[in-house]
Amino acid sequence: MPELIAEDDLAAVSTLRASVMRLARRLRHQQVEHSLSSAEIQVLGRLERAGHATPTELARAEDVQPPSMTRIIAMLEDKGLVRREPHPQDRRQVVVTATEPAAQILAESRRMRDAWLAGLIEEVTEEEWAAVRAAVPVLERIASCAPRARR
Amino acid sequence: MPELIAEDDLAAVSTLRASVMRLARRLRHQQVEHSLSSAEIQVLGRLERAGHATPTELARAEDVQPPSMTRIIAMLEDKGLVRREPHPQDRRQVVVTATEPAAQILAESRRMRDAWLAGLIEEVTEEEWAAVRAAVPVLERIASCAPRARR
DNA sequence: TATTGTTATACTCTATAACTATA
DNA sequence: TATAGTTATAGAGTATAACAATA
Repeated sequence: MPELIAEDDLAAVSTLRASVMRLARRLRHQQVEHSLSSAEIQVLGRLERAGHATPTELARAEDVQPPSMTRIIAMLEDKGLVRREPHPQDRRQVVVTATEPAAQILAESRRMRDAWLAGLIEEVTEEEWAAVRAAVPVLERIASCAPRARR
Repeated sequence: MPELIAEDDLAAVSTLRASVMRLARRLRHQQVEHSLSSAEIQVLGRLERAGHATPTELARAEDVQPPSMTRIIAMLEDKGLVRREPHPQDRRQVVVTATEPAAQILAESRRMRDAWLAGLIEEVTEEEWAAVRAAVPVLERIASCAPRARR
């Protein structure tokens, strides 16, 4: 990106922000998986990808405060979806791991929300969908990159 | 979009969903400034575009229940950002209008979150940004289109 | 003394149910 | 009888502050 952002780049950023906010709100509503909150599913997904993590790592990764993560983990543990184990070296820390039922629930939850989003996407043309597809990997990078990182 | 969705279309949908959710969460955090909630800013923005609207119209447009919209409007009225006036024909209805200070606050709020998002986007290449730009109008349509509408 | 995690507490946002007033 | 809006109340989710255990 250029250092100086053009006028209609700004407009695109603004529209992107508004659309992302709105889509996310509707996706959150779509999460008919009654027993699991959005944050719980995010954490479960992260644990599935990473294998295991400590509460502090999870809190940083999910942009929530440690006490909030404690609560999320407690909920997941109550539902039998994660295990909390002592860290082998550092006894202050806790290692959180997803259990096998978690994988099934995660897959089902993703399937439902993907289906909802796919339903929306059916309304666009082939070319429009091609444009979105091309942008998806970039959006993924933007969504997961650190905001403080300056060149 | 084709009726039958291919395997990697599904993967793209899934990644899109996850990225949108994550970006939105981080954008929400970015808006700590004005003591205006995400929903309040959304409503204000909609009023600015539409000129005026009734609480029920706003509730439907923002996917919240009427009592929630009552509260959002009350907050905005307390802050002097909207006016509530009786509907000229139907005395059951209320017409909500944004005041002049709202425009300034709205512009400032957008500027801050746009700047944050633009900061993230500075990290991508020209080609990547071009891909996102091409997708923005489509995402906007997807975000605002009715999910029930079947062809 | 710093760090990891937790508990206690309060706040924000939203929803459901019940009510008022118009139509 | 139906609709627009509100009030009352409850629930989910998160944050800050204070604390315990360990490094």
